[in-house]
This record gives sequence, structure tokens and C-alpha cells, in this order.
Amino acid sequence: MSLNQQHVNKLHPDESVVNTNLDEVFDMQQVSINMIKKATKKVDRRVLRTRKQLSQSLLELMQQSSFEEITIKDITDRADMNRATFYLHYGTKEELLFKSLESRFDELVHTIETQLETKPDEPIWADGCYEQMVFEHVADHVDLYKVVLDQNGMGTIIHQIIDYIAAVTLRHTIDYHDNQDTNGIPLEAISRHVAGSMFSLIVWWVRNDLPHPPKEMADICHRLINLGCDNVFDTD
Amino acid sequence: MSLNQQHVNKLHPDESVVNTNLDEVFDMQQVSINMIKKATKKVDRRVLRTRKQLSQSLLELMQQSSFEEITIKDITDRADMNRATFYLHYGTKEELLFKSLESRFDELVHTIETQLETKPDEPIWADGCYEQMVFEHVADHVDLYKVVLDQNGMGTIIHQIIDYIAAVTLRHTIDYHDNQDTNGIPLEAISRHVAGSMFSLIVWWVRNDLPHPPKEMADICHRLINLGCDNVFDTD
DNA sequence: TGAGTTATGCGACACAATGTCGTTAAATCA
DNA sequence: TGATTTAACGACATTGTGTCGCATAACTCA
Repeated sequence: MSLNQQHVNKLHPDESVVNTNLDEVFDMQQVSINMIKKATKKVDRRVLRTRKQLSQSLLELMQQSSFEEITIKDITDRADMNRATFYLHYGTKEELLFKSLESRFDELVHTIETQLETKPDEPIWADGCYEQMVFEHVADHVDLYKVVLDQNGMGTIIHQIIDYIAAVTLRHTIDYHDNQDTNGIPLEAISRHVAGSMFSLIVWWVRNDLPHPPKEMADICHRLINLGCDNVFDTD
Repeated sequence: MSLNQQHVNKLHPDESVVNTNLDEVFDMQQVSINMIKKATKKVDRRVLRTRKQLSQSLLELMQQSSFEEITIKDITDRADMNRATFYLHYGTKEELLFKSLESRFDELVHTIETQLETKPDEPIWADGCYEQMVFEHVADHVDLYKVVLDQNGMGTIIHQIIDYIAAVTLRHTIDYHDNQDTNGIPLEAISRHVAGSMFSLIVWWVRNDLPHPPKEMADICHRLINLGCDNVFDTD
């Protein structure tokens, strides 16, 4: 019976358990974000190559088929490798997908943060500059995000993406606003609000094939999140 | 090969195709929302009973196992019926799940709308009254939402839920603000913003086992969405 | 109520995907 | 170079899926 207990992949017991709880999601983020600064460990070239091929194959297949329809055999076939090899690296295709996305997110966050470090704090956060970088990043990788965000059945990913945005936002909110009073609103709620709104706007934007330029979307996003809906209607 | 083409369930060709595009999602909402006012058609009692049992069985199973782990056999076993019977009503378990949730959403929306009809427009939308009804609804069905929103791998559902909220919000925004100027911000973006933020806040709230009373969450939600983040920090 | 319709039960089937394994060959690292 | 690690290959048992025909029970409607 399939309800007994989680499947445990004996081939790589350290990272085999499928993510089902929040802790692991956050762990993954922390690790990933920190990874950026770490020197790349010495990994066997074959491993690197294999993982890159698997990642690319999945992404390519997702341009043609929906995620659930894609089997592990499909992925390994396209990558010209044996199906068993997949299991040497990943437990599920979901894991492969998020690991693939993760690196792109990390790059984006890293870019934003280093850019912001070189300038005074206040104006940049205030005028939607970082939102612009986000939307430009999405625009630069439309093909990918179109596939990831415009498809149903991408459950794990969606939660993980929102969690990711919320985690980064929370960190920045703490850094920037420090112990500022929030009138009883938890900082986590604020970061959730930002993450949810931004995610939802990005999905809408991507689904409709980027109907506005990134700068405009960034402005819309910034105004809605920071000034609120009332402001949008009030200033007429 | 599994990439050729969508699976078509020959048993019920009219609704057999799995939802993979946005149109169907919106269709579903429209139909569903309208359904409420329609008189319930004469449906064979056995059908009603079967569907109710399937729905309940799935929901119960989800309290114990994650959605992907649950098989159709598990569902029909618990409902004490034959596996083939499932396919007489639904094409996939995802379909069953969303149909189950759909009715609850419709009820909530219906409740809110009738309540609002009996009172003057302005103050109710303005002071977070409807948000409160939403969060109270979630609190009333914690067990269900805990399972649906706190699990990974619930892809289809998450997109559909956000779409649903956005659709309702858009309708209300159009009704209430009419042709009011929005400084170039599309109404759809506004509804997406509201839906994303609200969804994300609900997920956070549910995951953390409702750390604040519904009224407080409604207030937080209302302030963040309508007054924006800046306002939260500014008024100290 | 009884006749006709319809849903479900049951058992079976072919098929596809999964996770695992042992052995062999090849690539890589030091 | 030699030692180590990785991938290829083929195979296997297992599980879930979607479908079918037929018998029976439940329901509807007149």
C-alpha cells in the first residue's frame, strides 16, 4: 500500500527523501544562497556533465509537454544516458527541476545584492530598482519561466518559489527596517505579502507574454506592494 | 511514449481532458460560480452519493498522506467502491480535489456577496470586513486547508486557487471602481496583486497553525494590500 | 407499484513507469 | 600510470493506470 510510509531511495540516502515539510525547503534555500560564495568544490567532470545534461533535457522537454507527462525515461533518453543514472543524482524529477531553478534564483539574488551594496540604501529600495532587476531577469529567461509558471501541476515548485522569495524578502526587511515599529504586523507577514503579490504578478505577466516592459511592470509591482491599492485609485 | 499527446479518457469524452491551459481554469470558475444560483439538476442519488464519498475519502486520506502518495485505489478502497467507478466520475484525482474545493469557495463567495448586498458599499470594502469573512472561513475549515495549502506537490490546485481569487477580485474591482483611473495600472494586475498577497498570507497563517485570530489577520491583510508596506512602516 | 434505465461491483487485461541490482566498460583524478 | 569513481546496460519485481464486458443492484419515472 502506498500510504504506509515515505519512499526511501537507498542509492543516496543522504538526500533521497522527497521534500514534504517546510524545514527542508528553508534548509535548501539557506544552503543554496550560501553556496554562491563558496568556492566550487571539486566535482567529477562526468557528474557535472551528467547533471547539466539532465537539467537541460528536462527544461527542453517541458517546452513540449507538461511536467507530469514527462517521465524519467523521457529525460534520460533525451540526455542519451541510462535511466538508472538519473537515480544516482536525483530522487525525483521534481528535485531535478527545483535544483535547476535554484541556481538561477541564486544568481539573481546575488546580482541584486552586490549591486545594492555599491549604492546608498534608501533610494534604491524605494524607487523600484530591484523590482526592475527581477522583471528583467524573468524577461531574459522567458522560455524557462513561461514553462514553469504557466503550467498546472507544478505544485512543489510554486510553494518553493514563493517560499524562496519570502525568505529573501524577510532577510532584507530585517536588514533594512531593523527594529522599526510595524504596528503589530509581523515581519513574516510582510514578507509573505510581498512574495505572494510579486509571484502572482510575475505569473500573470509571463502568462500573457510580457504585455508590458520590465520597467513598467516593476513600477506597477512597486506601487501596488509599497503604496497599496488605495493609493492607485486615490491619486486620480 | 508519453509525450505524444494528451491522454483522452474514452469513458467521458466531454470532460476527460486534463486541464492544462488557462482557458479551462477560467471556464471552470465561471461555470462554478454561476452554478450556485441555478437550481440543482435532478441527478441520480447514487451519483451524488458516490461523488460525496469519493470527495470525503480523498480529504480524509490527505490528512494522513501527501497527495501524490494517494492512489485512486486508495480512494475507492476507503469509499468502499470499485476502482472503475472512480473513472465514471473523474479523470484524475486532481480533478476530484479541485471539484471538492470549488464548492467550498463558491459558498464563501456567495456568502460574502449576499452579505455585502444588504449594506452600503463603501465602508464594508474599506475596513477589511470581507477579508475577515475569508479568514474566518479558512479558520472554520483549518483541517482541510492545512492539508491543501501546507503540502508540497499540490501544483494544479495552487494555480487554480490563485486564479480563482483573482477572478473574483477582478469582478469586484470592476463593479466597485468602475472606470476610475488607475494611473496606467491594469485592473488585472491589481486583482493579481490582491490574489497573490492574500493567498500567500493565508498559506503562512495556515502553516503556522493560525497564530493570530481571523480578525487580526484580516486587518493585517487589509492594511498590507490596500495601504501598502510603506504605510506599515511610516506610521510609527 | 412495476418497467426501464443507469450506476456500480467484479474480475481481468495490457500497459507504462518506477526503483533497484549486479556486472562491465569507460572516464577521471592524483 | 594505476586506483577510483561513474555511467552503461539489461534485467527484474512491483505498482498504478485506464479500459472492458458482464452481472446485479439501485434508482427514476410514469
